[in-house]
Amino acid sequence: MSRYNARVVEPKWQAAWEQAEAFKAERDEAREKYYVLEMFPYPSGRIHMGHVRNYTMGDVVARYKSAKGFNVLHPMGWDAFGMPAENAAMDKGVHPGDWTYQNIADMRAQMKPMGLSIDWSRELATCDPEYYGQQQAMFIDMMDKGLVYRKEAVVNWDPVDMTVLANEQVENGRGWRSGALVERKELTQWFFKISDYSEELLTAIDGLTDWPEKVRLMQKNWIGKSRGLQFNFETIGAPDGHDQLEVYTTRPDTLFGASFAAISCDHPLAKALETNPDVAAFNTECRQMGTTEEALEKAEKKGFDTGIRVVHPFDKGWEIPVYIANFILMGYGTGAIFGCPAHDQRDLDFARKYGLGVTPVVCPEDQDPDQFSIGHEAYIGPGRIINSRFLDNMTVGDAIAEVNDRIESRGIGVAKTNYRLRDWGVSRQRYWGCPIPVVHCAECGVVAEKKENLPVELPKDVAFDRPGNPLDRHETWRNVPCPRCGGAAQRETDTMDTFVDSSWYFARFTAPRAETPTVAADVDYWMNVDQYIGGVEHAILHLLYSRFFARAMNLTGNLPKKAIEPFNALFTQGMVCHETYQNPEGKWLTPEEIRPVDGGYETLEGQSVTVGPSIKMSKSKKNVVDPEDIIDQYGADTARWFVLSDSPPERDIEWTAAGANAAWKHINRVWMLCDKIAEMDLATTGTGDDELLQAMHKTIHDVTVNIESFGFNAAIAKLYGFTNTLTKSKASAAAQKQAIVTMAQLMAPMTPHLAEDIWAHQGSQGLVAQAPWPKADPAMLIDNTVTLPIQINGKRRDEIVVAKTLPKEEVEKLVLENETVQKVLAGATPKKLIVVPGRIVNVVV
RNA sequence: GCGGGCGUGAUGGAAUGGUAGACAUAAGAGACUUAAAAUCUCUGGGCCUUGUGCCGUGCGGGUUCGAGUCCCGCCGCCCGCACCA
Repeated sequence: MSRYNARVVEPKWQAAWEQAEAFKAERDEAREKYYVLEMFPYPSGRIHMGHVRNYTMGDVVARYKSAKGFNVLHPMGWDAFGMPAENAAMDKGVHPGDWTYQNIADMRAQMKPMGLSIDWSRELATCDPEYYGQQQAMFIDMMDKGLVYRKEAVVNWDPVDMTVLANEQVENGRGWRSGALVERKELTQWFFKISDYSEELLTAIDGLTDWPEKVRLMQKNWIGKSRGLQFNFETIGAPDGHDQLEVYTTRPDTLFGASFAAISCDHPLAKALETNPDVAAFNTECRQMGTTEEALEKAEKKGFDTGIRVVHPFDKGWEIPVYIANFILMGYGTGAIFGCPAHDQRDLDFARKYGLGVTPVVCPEDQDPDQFSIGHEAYIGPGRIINSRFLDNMTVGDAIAEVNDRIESRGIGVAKTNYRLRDWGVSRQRYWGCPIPVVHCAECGVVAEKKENLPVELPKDVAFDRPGNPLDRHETWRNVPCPRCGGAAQRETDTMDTFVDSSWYFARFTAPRAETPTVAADVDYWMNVDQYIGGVEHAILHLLYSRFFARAMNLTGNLPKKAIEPFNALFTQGMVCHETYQNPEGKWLTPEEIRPVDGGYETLEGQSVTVGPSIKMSKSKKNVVDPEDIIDQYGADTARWFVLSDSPPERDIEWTAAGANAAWKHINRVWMLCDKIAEMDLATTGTGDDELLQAMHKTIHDVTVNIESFGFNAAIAKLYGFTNTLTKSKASAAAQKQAIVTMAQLMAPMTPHLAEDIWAHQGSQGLVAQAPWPKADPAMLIDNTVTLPIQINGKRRDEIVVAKTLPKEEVEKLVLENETVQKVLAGATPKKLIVVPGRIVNVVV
C-alpha cells in the first residue's frame, strides 16, 4: 500500500501541466470561449489566505469550464502602482520599482505551488511601461473625445510634510507621519467625465442580471439619481455679485417649512464673506474636517449665521437666515440648500441646536393636522400638506409638481434631475503611478504628448529623502520641448489614480503584448469576462469605474460595443477569518505563538491566552496563517479543499487548524480508497453495483449543479457523502473503479493534483485537466419510490413510502388509512388534506 | 451619519415556502494496538413528567394548511463612503 505524498505529487503534476501547456489560451474562432478572472492582487510581497480562497474559486470555475469543452482564458497580473511602494521607499530607501518587482517575483513564487490553471504567458504588471504606455495613449484619446478636463478640487494637505495625503493617511484629522493638523487645499486636478454617463450607467445596471443584487443596489444608490428643483433665492445683505443664492432641493413641497438656508464653507458666497475674521475662522475650522463624506456626516453639525437673509419665493415679507454649515458638500447640487427641519433629521438637529423654527408641513394621513407636531424625530413619510397656503391638503407628489410649476413659470428656477455621482478625479501628486501624458507650454497651454513619444516613462533616478513628489523636482525629466511648438515646456507631474490601471487590465489580458491598447480580433473573441470574482469591497468604485472606462474605450475604438459591460457575471466572495489571541498583557499573539491545553491555549512560555472572536486575518491582530506554511505542511490540495469546504463562498470563512487537518485527512482517505481499488482484481464481482452507480450519477449531477451555482461547499459535502458510500460499497471491482475515476474527475477542479494521481493510478490515459467532464445519466437519477412525510397541522408526525408516480387520490387514500392519522382523527374527517406530490402531506384537523 | 449585507447545535454550515440541523469539526464511547499515533464503528440541538411529549433557526409581531425562507419593527456584527488597494 502506498501513501499519498503531496510534496512529491504536486510538483510532478504541475510540471506535467506545464509541459502539456494545458492552460495556454489561444484564440480559436471554432471553439466557444470562456473568460474567468479573479480581481488581480496588489503585490504586497506575501500571498494571504484571502488570495488562496479567491484564486481557488476562480480555478474551480476555469478547470470546470475547460472540462466542459470551453476554450478557457484564465490570466493573472499585478495591480502594481500605489502608495505602499513609496512608503517602502521612504522607510527603507529602496526604489519603488525594485521593491515592486521583487514583491511580484516573491508572490508569483508563492502562487505557483497552488497549482492554478493560469496562463502565465499573459502575466502583466500595471507598472510595466508596456502597460501604462498604452494607458497613456487611451488617456490622450479620451482627451480628444472630451472625456477629460481639469478643475479645482480639494485635497488633504499636510502643512508640515508639504504633501497631499490620502484619506487613509489622515488619522483623527492629523497627518500620519507628521502629526500636523490636516488642511483642505484646492488644487487644479484632472478629471474623467464619468458624470456624462450617470444615466447610462444607472439604467444599464438592469442588464447585469448575473451580478449580485446587493452590488447592483449599491451602485444604483451610489449614482443616486434624484429629481429635484434648482432655484434662486433673492438675498438681502450679501456682497456684490451674490444677490441670488441658488439652491437644490428634492423636497420643494416643504418650502413653507423652511427655517434656514445653508451653504458649504467652499461656496463662493462663504469665501466672499471671509473678509470677516469670524467667517474665515469658521471656514478654516470646517476645512480641517477631512474630505471624506463619513467624517462630514459624523461630525457634530455646526453652523455660522452669516447675517445674510434670503427672501421666501412665495412671500416677499418672509426672510430666512443663511448659515454656513459644516455638513453641506460643495460637490453635490449647488453647494447650498434650504432646511426644512420638520421633515429632515439633519435639518431638525441643526434647527434644535440653533433655536430655529420647526413647522410641520406634511401630516401623516392618520394624524390630526391641528395636533401634529415634531419632537426629536423628523417625519419623512407621505401625507397631506399643511401650513402651506396654496399647497394645503395636496399630496406630497402634487405639491412638488405645483411648486415646480410656479417656480419655473416665474423663471427663477428649473426642475432638474441630479446625480450623486461625481466626476472621477484621477490626479495623484505621487511618483509611483502612471504619468499623465501632458505637457504645459507657456505658448500653447495644455498639450497632449505625441503618441510616438509614449510611453512617458517614470524616471528611475529619484530619491524619497525629501517630502513632496520627486517628479516635481526632476529637472531633466520635467523640462521638455512642447509637442506642438517645440518651445520650452514642462511635463505634468501628476500621475493617475491606480483605479485607472485596474479599469482595463481585463481587456489588456486578451492581447497583453500588443503595441496598441487592445487588438480588435482578440478583444472581439475573448471579451466579455464571463465570470469575475473578487471581494465585495470593490462593489462600487472599481466596478463602476471599469464600467465607465469600458464605455470610454468603446468611444475611442479600443473595445467593441458588446464589451461596454465588461463583466457578464460577478461573484463576490467572503473574507478569511481566524480567532485572535492575546497574552495577559494584551499583546496580540500569532497562532504559532500558542499551544493547546485543556479547553484553551497557553503561550509557549506557559502564560494564559485570551481567545478573541474570529475576525478578518490581519497583520495588526496577528491572526494570520501563511499559505506558504500550509502548502509546505499539507500541500496545495488541502488548502484548496479547505477554503472551499466549510462556508458558502459568498460568506466569510473561519480558518481553523482542525478544519485544515480534516481536509488533509480526507485527501488521504480518498487516496487510500483509490489504492485499495487499484489493487482489486478487475474480475472481482460484488453486490450493489446498481446502487453504487446510481449514487455516482446523482453525485455527478449534484456536483455539477453546485459548481455551476457557486455552491462549492455543497459540492464538497456531496463528495464527502459519495466517498462514504464508496468506502462501504461491496460492488464489483469494475463498478468501484468507475466510481473512483469519476470521483477524481469531480474533485479535479478543487484538488487537481490528487485527481491527476488517482487518474494515473487507475490507468487512465492523458491528464484529468484535459479530460471531458463526466455526464450524469438522467435515467439513473430517478428514484422509483419516495418517502412522504405526513404532517398533522404542520408538524411532522409520520411518513409513508409510496411509488413516485402514485396518483394524488391514491396518496390521499393511503394517508387516511395511516395509523397515526386515524388515531388523531378518531373517526372525524379532516378539515383539509394537502398533498404536494413527491414532497409532503399535511392533514389539517 | 448614510448606503448595502449577514445572524441556524459546542463550532463551520445544509435546507425550489414543505421531515430544521445534510456534510464536516470538537467531544464521548467502542474496535484494532504492548502503548500511542493513525484508521475504523457508534452517539451527537435543548428540556422534562421518556411521551403519539414540549421547546428550538438573534429578539418581538404578522401572512400561510405549513416560515430558517415572505412582510413589518428592533438588536448585534461586517463591508463601502469617492486619494488604501
